[in-house]
Amino acid sequence: MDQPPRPPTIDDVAKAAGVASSTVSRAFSRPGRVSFETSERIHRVAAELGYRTTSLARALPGGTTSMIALAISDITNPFYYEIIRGAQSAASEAGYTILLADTQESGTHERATLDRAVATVDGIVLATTRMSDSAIRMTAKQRPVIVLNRAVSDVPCVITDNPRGVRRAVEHLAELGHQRLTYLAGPEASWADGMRWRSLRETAMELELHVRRLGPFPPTVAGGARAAAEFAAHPTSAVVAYNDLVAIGAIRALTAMGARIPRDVSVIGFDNIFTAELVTPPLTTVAAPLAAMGRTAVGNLLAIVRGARPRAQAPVTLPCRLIVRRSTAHRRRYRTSPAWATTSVSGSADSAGRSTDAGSR
Amino acid sequence: MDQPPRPPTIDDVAKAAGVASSTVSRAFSRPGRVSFETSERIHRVAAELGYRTTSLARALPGGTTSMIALAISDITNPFYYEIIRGAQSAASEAGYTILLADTQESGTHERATLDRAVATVDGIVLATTRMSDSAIRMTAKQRPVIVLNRAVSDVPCVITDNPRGVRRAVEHLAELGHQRLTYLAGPEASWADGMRWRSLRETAMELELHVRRLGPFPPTVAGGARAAAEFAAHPTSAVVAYNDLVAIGAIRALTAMGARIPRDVSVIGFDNIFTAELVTPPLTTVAAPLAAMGRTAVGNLLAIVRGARPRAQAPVTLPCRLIVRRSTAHRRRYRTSPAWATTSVSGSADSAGRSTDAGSR
DNA sequence: CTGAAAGCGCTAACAG
DNA sequence: CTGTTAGCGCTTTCAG
Repeated sequence: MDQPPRPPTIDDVAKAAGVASSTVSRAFSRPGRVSFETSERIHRVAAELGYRTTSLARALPGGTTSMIALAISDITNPFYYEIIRGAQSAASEAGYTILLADTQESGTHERATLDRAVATVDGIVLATTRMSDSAIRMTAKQRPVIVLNRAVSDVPCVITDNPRGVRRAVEHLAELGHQRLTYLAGPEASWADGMRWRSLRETAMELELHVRRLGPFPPTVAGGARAAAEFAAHPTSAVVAYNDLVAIGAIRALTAMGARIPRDVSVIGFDNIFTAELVTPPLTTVAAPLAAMGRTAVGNLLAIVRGARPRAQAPVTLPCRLIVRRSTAHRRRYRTSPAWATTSVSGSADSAGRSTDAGSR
Repeated sequence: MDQPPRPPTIDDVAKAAGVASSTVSRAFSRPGRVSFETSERIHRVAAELGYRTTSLARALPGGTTSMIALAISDITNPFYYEIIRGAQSAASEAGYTILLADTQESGTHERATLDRAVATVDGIVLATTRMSDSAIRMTAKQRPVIVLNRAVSDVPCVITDNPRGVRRAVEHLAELGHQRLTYLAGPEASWADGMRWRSLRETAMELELHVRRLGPFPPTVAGGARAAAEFAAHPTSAVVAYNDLVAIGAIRALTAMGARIPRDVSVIGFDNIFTAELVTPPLTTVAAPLAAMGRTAVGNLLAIVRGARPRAQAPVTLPCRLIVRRSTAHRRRYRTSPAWATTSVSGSADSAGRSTDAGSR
């Protein structure tokens, strides 16, 4: 009839070592404040008993848990892999644990998840949130928050330099002789999408290219396929997709329709996810420093958690770079509309217009 | 001079509502045990004050946190995406939160991570652990544990039917006329790897095929590339890779060497990760029910957490199925070794052989 | 340097 | 149904 094998408490150790529990506590947290001898003995006894500090109880008085939440919109999106990895390593280096919250591309679901997490964690990084700015600020009032991939005033943010990335992409396309671009848009709630589209328009204007927007589409391969279907009705020689997944989906669908990439249409994606270099053709893309983003976000968050004054002013901006692979190529001039396009009835007229245009350079 | 805006406690609510704190507690946890009127008032007051139960403190007495840990070997591996997703949804449906622990393919790192988590969570899912059986049983003694992708006696497990999957793969290859297979092995610490290799050998023997093993290799695209380099020295017409990543890496490397897949060598992977159908050629693979695995693991874990007797006997086995895509094809008969193989000196003679061969079909 | 005592926010066990 | 009284395991004053 042995007593239930509940884990030893600090009091058990204290008793066994013949000291007060407060001393044991000190021995574990403030190594200097206890005599070497005593400390030694306590640690020995503790080890024998198999004592382990209970992070939970420890958290109670101060209210700090050494956990931070990482909220992402869809764990199925490869975009997050490296981000999570970076966040994870930064967190664990600092002795923090990551609570993963998949918010499934839904603002309401996200709020609910966060509501639960908010009480448990010391801080939150909102990667690609779909919440409104005000909802974000609301949350930020309760806990330290860092927003990744989006700029929200009054809340510290980490973003990538979308305008520059877009510019690189457009310049690249322009150099290849493309004059009309189509943007395959991502989710409406996406800040990055707005950013990219705006930059795209501005840059295109500057470089005197024509640009059109299709969408919104889900930021997935399936979304890309849908985008391709719309695109095919009025194709252009170049496409900029909201992200790599959409780009890949579009390429697949286009290829299935008989188009050849990049010969018939050049495609550029964003993010440089793992899969981007594995597909055929390997994807030209605006690469984001994924791991660094996760790492930076967590780093800054922890700084705030530890009492640094959040510099909410200018978002931290990480550079991105264009990686040219094989999904982009010189524009070919068509006399007539491409064979693969779905230009049904009115399409042909249209395409005639376009081909004229193409020749009139 | 307002007091520090610390979140309202249960006592604040109690005072404001003019009841005892225990009543408030009851109003929140045991809805029936409090008069409708009182409950009503309490909830109203609580809402006004912005009161939220502190899961942490709540956890203290009973010691249960409504969190479960999901330990995975490498978050960068797409294999986990759907598993995490499945686990996440099962957990959140049950009101549990997931603590993600990336153990970075290292048994020791894994133990350390777990040691920290073990005190915080109500249960643990070990997906693809690299720990020893005894270490696992050790952990299982402290907390409810469910092992995913591995069978460990005395610990409840969820696995996929590797033998059957392997059999399907080998039969498929045999039907295509292949007689010699190469297995590209995964990490030595991987249970699945051992399982697959053993099944492969047995099935091959039964079907009178010849099979050889190369490796171990890291379970990544890079690992696959390395595997390909070794493989090229003595190629066979068919390859079974430890997982899709290795398969993809091998295909890429082989292609770079000039081999054509599946014409020159047929390749089969395992898992059916997201990327498998996106690469060229789309990968033939033994698909695991990823989401179901995550879901089942969490479901069973929670059952145990809630007091079910763990049925540690037979592991729960989930079916898998062969998905035939384009990376496998009929074997072509070589007279001599193929041109692309790294058989250096004799190499040139080979290519002649191969072209001859091509015509001799 | 060490001990005693007072909580952290909440729940459980008793009495009313 | 509701209030009172103990703690949960640890940290933190405040005195020695």
